[in-house]
Amino acid sequence: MDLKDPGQGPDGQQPEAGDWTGSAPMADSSHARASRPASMMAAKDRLDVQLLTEISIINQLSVTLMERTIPAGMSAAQFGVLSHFVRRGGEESPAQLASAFQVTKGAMTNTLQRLEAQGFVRIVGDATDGRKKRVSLTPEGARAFDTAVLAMRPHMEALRSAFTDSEFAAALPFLKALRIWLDENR
Amino acid sequence: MDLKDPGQGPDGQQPEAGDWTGSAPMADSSHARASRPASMMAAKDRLDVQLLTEISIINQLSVTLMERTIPAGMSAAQFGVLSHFVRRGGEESPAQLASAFQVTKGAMTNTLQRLEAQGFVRIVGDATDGRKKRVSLTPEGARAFDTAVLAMRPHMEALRSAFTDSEFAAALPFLKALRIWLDENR
DNA sequence: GTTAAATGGTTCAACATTGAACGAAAGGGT
DNA sequence: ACCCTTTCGTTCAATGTTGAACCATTTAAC
Repeated sequence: MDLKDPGQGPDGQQPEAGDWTGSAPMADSSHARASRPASMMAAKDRLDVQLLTEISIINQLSVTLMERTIPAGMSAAQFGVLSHFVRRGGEESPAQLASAFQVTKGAMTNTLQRLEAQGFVRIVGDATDGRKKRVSLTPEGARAFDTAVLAMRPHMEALRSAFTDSEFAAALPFLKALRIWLDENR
Repeated sequence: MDLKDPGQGPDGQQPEAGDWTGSAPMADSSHARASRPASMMAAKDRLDVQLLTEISIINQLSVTLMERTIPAGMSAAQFGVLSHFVRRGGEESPAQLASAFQVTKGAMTNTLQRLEAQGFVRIVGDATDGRKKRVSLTPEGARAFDTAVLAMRPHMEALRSAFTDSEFAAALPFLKALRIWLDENR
């Protein structure tokens, strides 16, 4: 079932995960090698690229794990919106939500329509601004969220006990800064 | 063309990113239709959740940025495979590639078929094992990769100059450990 | 006021990904 | 030889996302 390159040990040489960008140091090899293109500068495995690679894989793994655990019919995107409302309560417009989750308006429209179809959110027009809509959580939505959380609990607990709080805390500031930079420079 | 709603500072407050999981520290067992669902108290500082949220958004931003920059016709997934080969050279089976990038075999089949259609990889059956195939980079693929890298260079340089190498280096070990954990506990 | 630009939301085609089922080919007992 | 299991790659429906076009409404400019 494991699909990873063998590797082992969070420490030693690992999987090396598939990578993305980056220039090539110079993979010899018989095949395909065009001239030495301008692109291959920094040989040192570009850290930025490795980082984005890890992030891509972590995201894939966590979303997959999540959708396999969550009760049927709820996607990670839907769960995210419910969670958002459980935390902050109140009402928010679709555009605000799209911005918070960094997805397009179209994607958020889709997610909200599915949530509404299940009765998990209420969507009404904004009286003072004809363009806007106001989305809010329903009691059913809150209940669905609780059920989902319950189902995911074992996994989340395992995750939390695999690392320390301070490890999470230490990693966060940089990731936030990175997210903000990417957001501002797109 | 902006696709996401451009910034629009939502009433001050930094993005704060939408969040996902909420997870409960300890839920009740009954179905308590309750007013105070277990989920609410968790709201505190779920660091693990915040982290996964940041990672999700960073991934979305970086993939989007990448696909907007890369020459037409090449997806981030395709670029990733080309990069993998430019770096390591040689041949690899579809299953190996799927494992390296943590996608399903079906997804990799799709990516490889598109790459082959463009002439960027060569796919041949394995003589010694009838089930396998062997994928390798073509000169055209290497050239396409260089073109893509060139196009992305400004962005990548901006990213690297926005942070220090040691920042990337400091963040990596934890992310790798997290990836490995998720991989092993799925 | 009228007109132009910006904003909010929807819709649509194209694409990528998952999960499942499938068939082909090895490999391992017995 | 014969099953039984595993591995490899493909196909398919369902879903989610992007990017673009579109309309309605609001805001700004003049």
